[in-house]
Amino acid sequence: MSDAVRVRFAPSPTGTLHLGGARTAIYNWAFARRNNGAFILRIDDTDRERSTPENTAQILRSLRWLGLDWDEGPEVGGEHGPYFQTERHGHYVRALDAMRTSRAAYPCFCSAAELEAKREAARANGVSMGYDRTCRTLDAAEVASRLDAGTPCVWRLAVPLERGPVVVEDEVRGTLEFPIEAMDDFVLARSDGSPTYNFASVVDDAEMAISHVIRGDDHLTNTPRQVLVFEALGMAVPRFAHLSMIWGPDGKKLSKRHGATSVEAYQEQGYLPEALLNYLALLGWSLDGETTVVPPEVLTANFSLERVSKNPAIFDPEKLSWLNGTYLRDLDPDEFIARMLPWLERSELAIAADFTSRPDWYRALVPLISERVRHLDEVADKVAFFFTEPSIDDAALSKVLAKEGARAALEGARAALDRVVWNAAAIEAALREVPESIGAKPKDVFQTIRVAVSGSTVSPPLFESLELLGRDTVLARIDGAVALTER
RNA sequence: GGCCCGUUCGUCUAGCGGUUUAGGACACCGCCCUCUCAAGGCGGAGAUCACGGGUUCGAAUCCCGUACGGGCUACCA
Repeated sequence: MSDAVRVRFAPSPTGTLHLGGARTAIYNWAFARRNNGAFILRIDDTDRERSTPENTAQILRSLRWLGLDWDEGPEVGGEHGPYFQTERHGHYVRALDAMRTSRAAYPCFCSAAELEAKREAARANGVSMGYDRTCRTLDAAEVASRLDAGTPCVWRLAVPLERGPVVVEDEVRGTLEFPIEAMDDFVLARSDGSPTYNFASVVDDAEMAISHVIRGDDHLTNTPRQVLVFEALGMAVPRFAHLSMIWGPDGKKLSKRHGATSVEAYQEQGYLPEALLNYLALLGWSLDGETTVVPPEVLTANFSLERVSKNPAIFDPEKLSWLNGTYLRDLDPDEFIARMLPWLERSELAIAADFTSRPDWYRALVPLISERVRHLDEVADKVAFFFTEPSIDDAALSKVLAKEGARAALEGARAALDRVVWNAAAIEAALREVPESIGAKPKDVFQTIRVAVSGSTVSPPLFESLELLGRDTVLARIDGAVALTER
């Protein structure tokens, strides 16, 4: 089937997976799933200096964490491997040979210094800065002798000047037209024989039968160059779709200054993968303009390049947080617990989570906490007082416990709670009678109890919290707080 | 410099020539709910659709120009 959809995500392991790359991966993946196609992962590690196995491993981890799966690539194999460019050298050599014999590629003996000088001169004269094609017109004998002598050279594409403009029907930008005169005889293979990005990428996309190249906007002007290589190789030209960039909140390139840029960092801050996936998917694509919560399965069922936006988007951490909160709230209790427990154990408080010994207690805790957090890393702090004796913060002390009726409120509460049936409803009923008996406002009484028990003026709902804490703990904490009140 | 791309509320976007007094979401403000904080409900403010010309009975939507922003112009990807 030549019309089978085959797309690829081809990161360079020169760094971690960042937000922009993740979105590109997500779009490719969603497009493949939507069209019953194949999603291929290829590691473009031709830059040996900056590529590392650690980065590769981290990229794979982040992709998996996001919930993406690939049909071909590292860890899963496939018919078109290998999927690391550094392992595909032979393919590039053969492709270059073919282009040498067809004279689509020619050797260039200009030194780096010479090229730099030419660029300088061009810049100074205000002329186009592309390579001046000196070596393209060397006579055959000259070329042969230099090659035989082993003179270092790179191989350049002989741009077919007579071809006419390169027209690309981009799936998101529409018709793009590039004048052939503006096209440079760019380098295909370096003097050490290694392929450049624009060459390796084309050879691989061709051999891996990629049907749609969906990638970042920064590659837009590489497209006509690559089209020329596909044609020189006699291979079918894939469809292209270029995604606009993601910018930081200040409208500048997304960088560390704007906070986390790597997917891993969001994982560490307690974001849910489905929320990040959802947010990123909506940064440049929309289901209908109305829907903001788009779970993975809805994405893969509906994604289309037609609805991808042409303009760059600014990353908004606020909206991501909000979305994360909605996903957190939608989790069913057991799922919430599963995601929450690691965060309790690894928190500063090193809370000893004992889920297996009291699962129902945890299930009751979930609703108290899930609608009050936006990230999992906030959970430990919020639930700490259920697990350890809280220290009462200064503000709560002065604003609540030091107040006049505090002692009476606590003593009233203690008496009311002493013999009540221990469930939230009964606790509430009992405590609601305290204010009147001591001539205080309900709010003040409840707030005093809250501080005594949780150590803070802000906590999950009081009566439910008391129930979960247990009578002994609650009474002990109230007694402890009484000692702190003014006599 | 050359080539290419983009421009709708602060932000993400809907809109694909008339149904638009430009819709939704985040953020913001107010009210309700309420034991705090949230969550939720209701309401509000917020966009002369970058600007200027056309085309058309009619333009955010089509065309041209300008401005601003961005990308590429490497033996990086």
